[in-house]
Amino acid sequence: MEKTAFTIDLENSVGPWIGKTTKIVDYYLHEALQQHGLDLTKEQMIVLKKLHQKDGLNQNELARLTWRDKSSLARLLAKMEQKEYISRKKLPSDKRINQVFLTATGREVFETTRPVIQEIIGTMEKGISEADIQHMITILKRIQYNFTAEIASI
Amino acid sequence: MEKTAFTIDLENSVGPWIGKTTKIVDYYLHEALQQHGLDLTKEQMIVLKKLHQKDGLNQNELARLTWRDKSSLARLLAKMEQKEYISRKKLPSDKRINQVFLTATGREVFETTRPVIQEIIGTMEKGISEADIQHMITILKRIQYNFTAEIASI
DNA sequence: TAACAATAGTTGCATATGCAACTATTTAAT
DNA sequence: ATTAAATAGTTGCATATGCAACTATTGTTA
Repeated sequence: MEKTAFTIDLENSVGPWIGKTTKIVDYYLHEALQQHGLDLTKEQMIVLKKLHQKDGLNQNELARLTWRDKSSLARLLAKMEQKEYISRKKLPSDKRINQVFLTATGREVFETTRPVIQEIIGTMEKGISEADIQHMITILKRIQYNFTAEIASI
Repeated sequence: MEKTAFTIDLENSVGPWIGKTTKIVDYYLHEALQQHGLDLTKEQMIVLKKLHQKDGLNQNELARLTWRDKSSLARLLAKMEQKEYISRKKLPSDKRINQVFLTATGREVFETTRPVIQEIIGTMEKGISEADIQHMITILKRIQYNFTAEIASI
């Protein structure tokens, strides 16, 4: 009784289940953000979160840390700059580089977002033991490591 | 010692980790599809997979089963029809409904995709025990249930 | 120093996505 | 039977995304 090359049972592999679960969680996160009247996408939220952790990152670093193409990140920032959640300042010592900063508005929006995130996470983890959650995080880190040989941060 | 409303430690919640992991897996899946010369996105692959499981589904059902908006699915299908991976036939008994079928090409492409998926899943699951994988799937199902009160299929 | 390479960011083009408004068709209600 | 409601699918508009080609700036090398 061995696995052959032609009989992958996708229903018994993590791959599809992870993607599917993410899609569902994203759907309800989006809904929750709307319902709380937040003018913010999940992607913009991730950028706010990163900047909240470390303000003044440049676009290249932000793109890498959030696993986005630099062009995609640039356009995300353009939208966020328009809404005055962030600001970009050219580094005087290297005029190629844009440092990205949270504005007061951006900081405020991020704080408003906290309870929404908490609500979603609360729903997600309902009925799952703390041990199981930690175990799952360990496995997720291992999966990341299997591809990148490093633990990514978000 | 209790969790308060203001101290969610996101690094110790599954939410961000799942999303991040999915993003990384998607990135390498995309790369693998390219390298194997497959003219196919992950999203198109999921539709092929669904039709392979059950041919002749209509667009509404396909949209629901793949957790997509019907408009998004319609445009996915338009691209796939152009490449002749699928075909759409109006149901004679109800002319509103399009039945969607795999073409011979579509079936062939899906078969070519199998080993690529297997390769990615192999990389993902490296160093993770079968028991841990099954345990994780159980938890993922529970998370889905927490939102939808049903187990979604892909 | 002048030419070349590397780096940061932007832009064009293509795909994927959701929402709301729309058309066409079928079903229900009066 | 005519009108109203429901359903399936499409289209306009907006966001997010990656890749490749581009500009501008800095670093390297001959």
